Amino acid sequence: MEMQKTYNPKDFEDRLYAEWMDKNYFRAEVDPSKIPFTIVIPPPNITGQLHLGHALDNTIIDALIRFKRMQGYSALYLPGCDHASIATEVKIVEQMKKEGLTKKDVGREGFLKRAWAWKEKYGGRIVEQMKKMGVSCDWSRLAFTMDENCSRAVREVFVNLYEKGLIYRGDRIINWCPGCKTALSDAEVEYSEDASYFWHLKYPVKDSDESIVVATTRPETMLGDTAVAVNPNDKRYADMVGKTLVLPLVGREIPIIADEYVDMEFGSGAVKITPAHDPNDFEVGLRHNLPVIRVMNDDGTMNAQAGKYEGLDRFAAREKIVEDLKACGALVKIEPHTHNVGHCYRCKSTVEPIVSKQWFVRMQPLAKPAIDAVARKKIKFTPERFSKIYFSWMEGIKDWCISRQLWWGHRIPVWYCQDCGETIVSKTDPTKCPHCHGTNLHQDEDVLDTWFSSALWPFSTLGYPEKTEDFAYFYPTDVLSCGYDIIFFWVARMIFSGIEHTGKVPFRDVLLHGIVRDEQGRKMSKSLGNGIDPLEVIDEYGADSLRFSLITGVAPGNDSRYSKGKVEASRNFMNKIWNASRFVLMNAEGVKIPPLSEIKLTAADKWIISRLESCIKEVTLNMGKFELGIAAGALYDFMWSDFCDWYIELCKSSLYSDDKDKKAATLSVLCFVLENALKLLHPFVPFITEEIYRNIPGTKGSIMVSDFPRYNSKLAYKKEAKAFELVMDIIKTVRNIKVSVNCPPAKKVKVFVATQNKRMVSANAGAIAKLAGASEIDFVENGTQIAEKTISQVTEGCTVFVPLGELVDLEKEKERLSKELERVIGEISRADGKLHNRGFVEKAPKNLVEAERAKLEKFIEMKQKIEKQIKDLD
RNA sequence: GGAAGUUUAGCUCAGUUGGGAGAGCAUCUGCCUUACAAGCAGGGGGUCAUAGGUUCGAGCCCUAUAACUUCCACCA
Repeated sequence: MEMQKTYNPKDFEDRLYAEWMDKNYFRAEVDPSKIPFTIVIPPPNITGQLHLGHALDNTIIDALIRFKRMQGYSALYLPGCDHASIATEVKIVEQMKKEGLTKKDVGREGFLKRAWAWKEKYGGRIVEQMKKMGVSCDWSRLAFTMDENCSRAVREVFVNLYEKGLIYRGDRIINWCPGCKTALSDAEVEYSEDASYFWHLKYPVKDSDESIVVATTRPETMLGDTAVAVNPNDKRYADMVGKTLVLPLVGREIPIIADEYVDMEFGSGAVKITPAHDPNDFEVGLRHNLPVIRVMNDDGTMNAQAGKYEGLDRFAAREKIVEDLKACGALVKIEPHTHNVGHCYRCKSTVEPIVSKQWFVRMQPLAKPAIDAVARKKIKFTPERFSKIYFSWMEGIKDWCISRQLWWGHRIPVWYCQDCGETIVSKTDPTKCPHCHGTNLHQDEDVLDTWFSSALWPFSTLGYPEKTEDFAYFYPTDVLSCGYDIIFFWVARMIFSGIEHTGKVPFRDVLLHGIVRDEQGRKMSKSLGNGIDPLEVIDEYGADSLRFSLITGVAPGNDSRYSKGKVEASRNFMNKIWNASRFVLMNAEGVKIPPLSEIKLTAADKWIISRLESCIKEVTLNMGKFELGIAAGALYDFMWSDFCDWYIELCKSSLYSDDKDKKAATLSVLCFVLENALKLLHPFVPFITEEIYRNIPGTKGSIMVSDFPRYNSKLAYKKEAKAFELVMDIIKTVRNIKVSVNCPPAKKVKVFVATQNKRMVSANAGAIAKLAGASEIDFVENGTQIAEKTISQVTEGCTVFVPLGELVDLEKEKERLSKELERVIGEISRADGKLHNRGFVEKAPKNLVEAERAKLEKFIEMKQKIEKQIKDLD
């Protein structure tokens, strides 16, 4: 085949992906003769397009899947999208706003129609983007959190939890987002420090001159105060407890109560209690049977209970109320104060704690087994440290508010009988009330938290609650890989859901990666405009370059920075692979290549095969440990340094010789190593490896369904590889000598070698001549005088002499030698010191002590030789 | 308030049970050597944040400290 001179991924990436699809290679079969290996995708939201975080998800998962598939597993990468209830709804509301429409205008049905259209458009776009990345997803199992299967699972789970008493409905303080006009779970609130004020207010005691001072950060809530609380042990207020206060502006009478919740040290020691607008106050209210007065509407404006402030936005009301309090003398002072304010994770509005009737999941009974599963290592976190974060969240977990006042999502499967008031919770839509048999039923208006369905993802996508073949075979899944930022939202909830509903942990390993930041280390965000579109990167550099750059040099759980430079480095590596392959294939053209088993291996052959085997070992080991960065790094080094810089160069003398058998034998090794290296690389860079693999003589079919290389100890050739390093040392030494005297590398020089292993050197004389630029190679005995003046350099196994005649700068050479002597003397004293250290000799492993002795001997020998060289120069 | 992470070459980062400090980029020198200038060969550059400790031996383990980052909780 004709290969282009440079790597051009556009020539083949799309074509190969289409072929893989065509041949159905991504399809994972239920095959009892194979072991299943399953990863479900962290489903991207259908709100928009993929970003680099998704690209990282996909690269990691696809690498693991391709690796396991090649190892013979029935590997399933299950793709899908999340309906992203709140996020999508926000987008659609925005979209409608541009048309001058509101949700009310289009109605629930019309709204959902738009939402589904949105889903078709963006869901499809996401699939196309993933295909561009080269991911080997089983598209025949493409899932969506609102498809039939997943929806059935949601109802099944909801009803089961309800029947077990683990789902309840009640009036509780929840986080209310006035922007999205819905309740949020605790996890959906983001806190940030905002500069604000402390307003100290004076509440007068009824029919008295006395008063009590309270401090608040939200003065507008005072309209809903139903008590003032003090600590029961607080002597200052002991005689005040039980008295009645008159709420300024409102005139309502409220009691002074005593409750342990109040901190005597903080503020004035007296707290205004607003049960409808503060979680702690709500608890206090329950204990003291206080009325709950809500003063705010769902959109953040004040309601009728706020009297003359009705209709004002909460922040405008705040200003007005402060003004009025000041006017009536109730405002004692204003203090600057920074405190944590909750914001909606979607629209960033300030979250308002509000009492509201919502559906909740009782968490305590679910959390316990979920904690045990991780504690007992049924689920392992990588990196391990994240299990601590998981534990602390799970242990302190509160009930989960799951109802959302939205339209896009799974509608809560609860109906209320309009005739008798019966609540019907059902997996299927009921037609009549089981209690009064009335048919006037009304379904709960709310939908479920998006994460309620995401929590079921590992089994809902496999058919649950039906006992499908897929579920039986692929569940539990094996690895769950996602960013550490969704441990609470997603990972934790999948764990307790999986255990509760399937009786099994949903996965055995949790592999967490960090966030991909921009070049300056900032988080990528829309507002900063520093986001990177993976498609643009792919368009410029190819999917393989992007994939390789995302995992190379990255450790699990650590954040990484994206930079063009990194992608370029990866692209250069692709180009290197491309050209090395091109070189091998060009030379192989028309040559009948014998199998490796039929040829006699040279020392260089054994060396590269040995290097390959240790690379196989390292890659396999590190893939198993999810250390993809290390595996990729090992491959980079092997491919570039060992294979390209050394072995291919070493082969040239044989490839360009007239000896056809020799050439064929060399090509056999080149093809063998290349083929295996490509297989090792394939999980990371699927396209380029596939494109080249097909052109290697002797390969059949696709690399993605070939066998992953297995370490073969018979091919390890440890001793032989070590022996061959003599040749490499000589080459490096000659190059060094040349550089040290400013001799152009191209200039051929005569080389003398003093060594024990003449056979090795003679056998590789051609290679040495080519790589070191030697005109001829002769042997000398150690200690014999060479007629010409020479520059010499001592290495571990030999001494190399190069006569350079008048080119030599004697003074410079002496300088170099004395520097070298200094280094060797340093090494001697280091080794000597170690060996004279009784502790080391007695306690260190024997092989290390032995190695140290051998080194010492070697260095002493080198020292003598260098001293002689210096003498010889005079 | 609690917890976690980071601190290694000019920059970005690896460093896998403790056993002679690494890569890429950048920089310097010399090379268009019939796969590759997206390249080849060679070089310079690091008190591994600081201070102690454990050990024969510490970038790695322990204890403090500092700076930066993140998560959780939250007293109005």
